[in-house]
Amino acid sequence: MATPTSAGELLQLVRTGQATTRKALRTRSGLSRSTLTARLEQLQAAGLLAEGDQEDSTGGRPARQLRFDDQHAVVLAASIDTMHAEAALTDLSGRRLARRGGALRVADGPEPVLARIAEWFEAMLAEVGRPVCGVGVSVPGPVEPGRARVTQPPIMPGWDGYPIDGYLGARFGAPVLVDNDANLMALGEHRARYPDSAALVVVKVSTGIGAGLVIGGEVYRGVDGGAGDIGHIRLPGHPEARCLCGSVGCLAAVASGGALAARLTELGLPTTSGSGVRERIVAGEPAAVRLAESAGRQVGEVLATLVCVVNPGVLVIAGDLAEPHFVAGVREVLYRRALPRATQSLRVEIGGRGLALGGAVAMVVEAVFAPAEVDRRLAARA
Amino acid sequence: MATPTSAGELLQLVRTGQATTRKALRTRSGLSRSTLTARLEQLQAAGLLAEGDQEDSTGGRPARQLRFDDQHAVVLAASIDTMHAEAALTDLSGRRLARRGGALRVADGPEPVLARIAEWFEAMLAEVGRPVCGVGVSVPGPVEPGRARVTQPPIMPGWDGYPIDGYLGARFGAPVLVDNDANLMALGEHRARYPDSAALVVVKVSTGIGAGLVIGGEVYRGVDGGAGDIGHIRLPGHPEARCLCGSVGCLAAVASGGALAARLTELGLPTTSGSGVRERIVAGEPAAVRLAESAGRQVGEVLATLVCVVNPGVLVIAGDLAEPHFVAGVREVLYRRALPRATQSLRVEIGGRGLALGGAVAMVVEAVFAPAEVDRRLAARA
DNA sequence: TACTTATGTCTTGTCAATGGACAAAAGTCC
DNA sequence: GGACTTTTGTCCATTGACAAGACATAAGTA
Repeated sequence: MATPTSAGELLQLVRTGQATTRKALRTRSGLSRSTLTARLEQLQAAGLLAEGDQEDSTGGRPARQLRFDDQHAVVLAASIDTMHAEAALTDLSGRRLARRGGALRVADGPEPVLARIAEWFEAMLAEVGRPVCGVGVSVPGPVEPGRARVTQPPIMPGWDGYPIDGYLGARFGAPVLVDNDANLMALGEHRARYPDSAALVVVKVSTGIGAGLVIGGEVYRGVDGGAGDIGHIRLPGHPEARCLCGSVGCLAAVASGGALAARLTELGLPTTSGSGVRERIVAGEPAAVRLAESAGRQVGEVLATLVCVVNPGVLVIAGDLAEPHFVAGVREVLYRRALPRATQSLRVEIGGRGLALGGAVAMVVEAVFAPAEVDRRLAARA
Repeated sequence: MATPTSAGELLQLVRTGQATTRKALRTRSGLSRSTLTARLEQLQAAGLLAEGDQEDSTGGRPARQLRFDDQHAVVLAASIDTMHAEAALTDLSGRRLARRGGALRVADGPEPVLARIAEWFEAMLAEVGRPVCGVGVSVPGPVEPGRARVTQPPIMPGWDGYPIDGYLGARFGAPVLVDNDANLMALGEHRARYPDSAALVVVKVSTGIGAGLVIGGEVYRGVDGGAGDIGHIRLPGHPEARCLCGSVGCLAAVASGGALAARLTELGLPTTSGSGVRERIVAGEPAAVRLAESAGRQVGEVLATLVCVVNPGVLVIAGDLAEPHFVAGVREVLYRRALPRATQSLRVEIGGRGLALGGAVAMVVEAVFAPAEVDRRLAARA
């Protein structure tokens, strides 16, 4: 946005907090007062913009703040994981107004899972009301770029090509956007905590392993939507590790939460899932801690290459295994294997929980309130 | 460019061959005939646009082609390699009108090297004449993003922070742009052969190893300009391989042309450089062939991760070792280690020679004829 | 109370671009 | 050769968006 001029672009500036007063908008846009007033009136009439508090005076009349009216519609977001799902109803700033969640097996196929999620959505809507402006869904598998469906997922039997947008769109009468969980975690982390980072990578290590990249502020997907899919890189020297994807020796088969659970079970410590592994590590179980550090080192080997190739400013470790022991293993190998230039200004951080939900909301809000889209809707109103 | 309207944007469409007749420009831009005519007149008056041949008739008067006037100025481009440099004088379409080249040790420092290159440039200008619109330089080391100087190069003693643009700009009175050789090879390959690829990676394997990424049509540099710097990732299990960068076990110390030359010398086959290694491989020397395949496999291990992370459409192997034996090694490991989804639509190709020069020309032409820049110059004329 | 700053609302003028109307150029088709 | 098509150029009135300025008002500080 060299010089933002359209109503949609102005709204974007307010929404992202880049300019919150009329004064700031004028200097930022170079528009004349008359034009700016007309634009803002349009936005207020459409219910997109509201007036806020006054700023502190700088000697004269204080500027009145403008804020994006984040209450005039809500977003439905769902995050589907292997054995569990979560749903939230948020306002347009991402604040959660209601949430639901529970055990839900993705392996049961799309219709039972989506039906349950739709129930949650409807219950939350009954609580809160207000019109829905969009639905965002995070899924633990590869998504065809630009389309709301999964393609050839290794762990989502029955979902291949299923029209998720058709199902939910018909029920909620709003656009439905779907993306991979790692991508949405990266988007969520970028928007929530590192909005200025030019390149950010989130690595999710739970039952599987996957990475999401945000480059130049947008999710980077690669030519086939496969970017960041590091979980099924085959490591040398692990011919015994069978992977859910049908292959052998995948990183996910060696160092994921699922793999560690199997290993712990072999050692006489029955564990079924990534979150179970996490509990054992947090409890200080020596075998679990040892395995976590070792898995961190193995993931670190792959991340060393990733960091040299992508040279991101932030590397976030998220998922069940995102805890200090695992991350220590990652850091150890990363700083040993990667170039100083790639690591000197790199921040390695532990991600929050519920990131994918936040990313799904951001995906929806940014699609629905993209400047071009807002301008189109304003034009249609008139 | 949603709807291109400015003169610069129209020129861009013509220059890149997206629209070559007035008719096509009208449908593409939505401008009225009067406006379009005015714009094109401006461009013709500035000498940027020329009329070309007629197209075949479709029943009535045939359309007259428009072409970018690629003869009204020239580009000076130089590609500096470890032991050798090349220079070319090209027209604005990249056609080479003159060239020079020869042995030139980058280790001698910036002034002797740049003085020699400037001599070549001046000799070529004396031959061809015409005004210079820009100078592009490819260097075998990291370049600070957006600035025409090298930072902390492992193999360019004396060049750290040297103002290359100052030296050459003063002599040729034109903007000077500098970038890393791998980046420019990627740009050159993209523009010359794969202009539609959304993500392309070039891996240069000569005396050193480096990769350049073109994502969304632009060189991707990462946050510190270090993206693609895979040559100094440390491989496990090579404590004996000392690298020029001062570290130990780097990929470049194990599998580069320089490393293979040293290995061949140990085996009683004296070889000094990457090009020497290439000669021995091409000559069919069994030890050289074996080493090339093995080095290809080692580079392939890193590239498997790269391909899974970036998911490019094209992977080009370039440099001295870009020949069938080495590439066979790369392919073997790549298809074994990387995900099918990342490799199924991936093309692995051998790059041409002189790619960096082409990339340097493209970098200059695109900077000088960027729409905004063209509009600025047209405004200044009036 | 005087001054400062932010904001709203007119009017007027400027400029770019559209949209016809008209005309000419350069082919094809019969 | 003559009728028809298609591309292109040119002129001009109209439109519409915006800037710029004048004036008014609101809401604070010194």
